[in-house]
Amino acid sequence: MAARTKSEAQACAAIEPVELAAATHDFLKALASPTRQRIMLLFARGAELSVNEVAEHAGVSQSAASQQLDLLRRGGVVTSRRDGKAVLYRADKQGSAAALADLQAYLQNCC
Amino acid sequence: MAARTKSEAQACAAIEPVELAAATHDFLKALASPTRQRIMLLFARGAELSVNEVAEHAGVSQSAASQQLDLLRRGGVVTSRRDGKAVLYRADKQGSAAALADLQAYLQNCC
DNA sequence: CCTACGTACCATCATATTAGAATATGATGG
DNA sequence: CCATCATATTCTAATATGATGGTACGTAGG
Repeated sequence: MAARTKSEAQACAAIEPVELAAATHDFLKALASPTRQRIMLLFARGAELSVNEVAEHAGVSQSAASQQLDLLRRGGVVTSRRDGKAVLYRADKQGSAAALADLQAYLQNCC
Repeated sequence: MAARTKSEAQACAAIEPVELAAATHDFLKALASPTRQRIMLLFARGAELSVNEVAEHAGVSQSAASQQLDLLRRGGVVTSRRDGKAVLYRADKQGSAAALADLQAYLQNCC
């Protein structure tokens, strides 16, 4: 969470030159997809699911699930841990909250 | 591999059929683009800009600016009004806040 | 060590998105 | 009306994204 100084937008905002953090861009990109939104719904109530389970329930192939979960993880929306052969994913409450806060700050500056 | 036991996920999704509203999806899509993020920064401090001004400052063609502004409008991030020949755009505080609230509610259900 | 299973990576294809050029629509002023 | 300016729309080419099958890597167990 760094306050990156980029002075180009400073003229516009007497406040901070708020550009969306790269992480927040990944967050937006992660959620701006129907498939990934569907996947996220599988993680309701703190459910933990393997890649195969996500693939089955979301109706995509195993490799697709793996890739989308990777995108979601980069977006800070899910976390993963290995459990034997399987890798279990679940929602990242903390990461989502952080991205949401950054987004909120961004909107306050340009809107 | 036809019938599958999806009891867990089904319970999650069935009880809380919380999908992101179409408007919120447009909102995410609108902001998940570097070009559009750059455009949004031009609207800091409630600035009102014509399509041509946006095109110049964002470094894109007039038609590109028009299209991106249309996307942003559909995402509820900007509003427009006609002023003579020109159409002036500016940030839509209310629309952004609404989308943000919806997003927050969504995240509370899946995260 | 070898095998089985789950996941991640790669190449490929289908689709969606983006930007620019040309054109249409709408508004103002003569 | 007509000319003109500003914006919107349509078409096309380039690029990005998403999904799949095949395959390699890593782990657990015989």
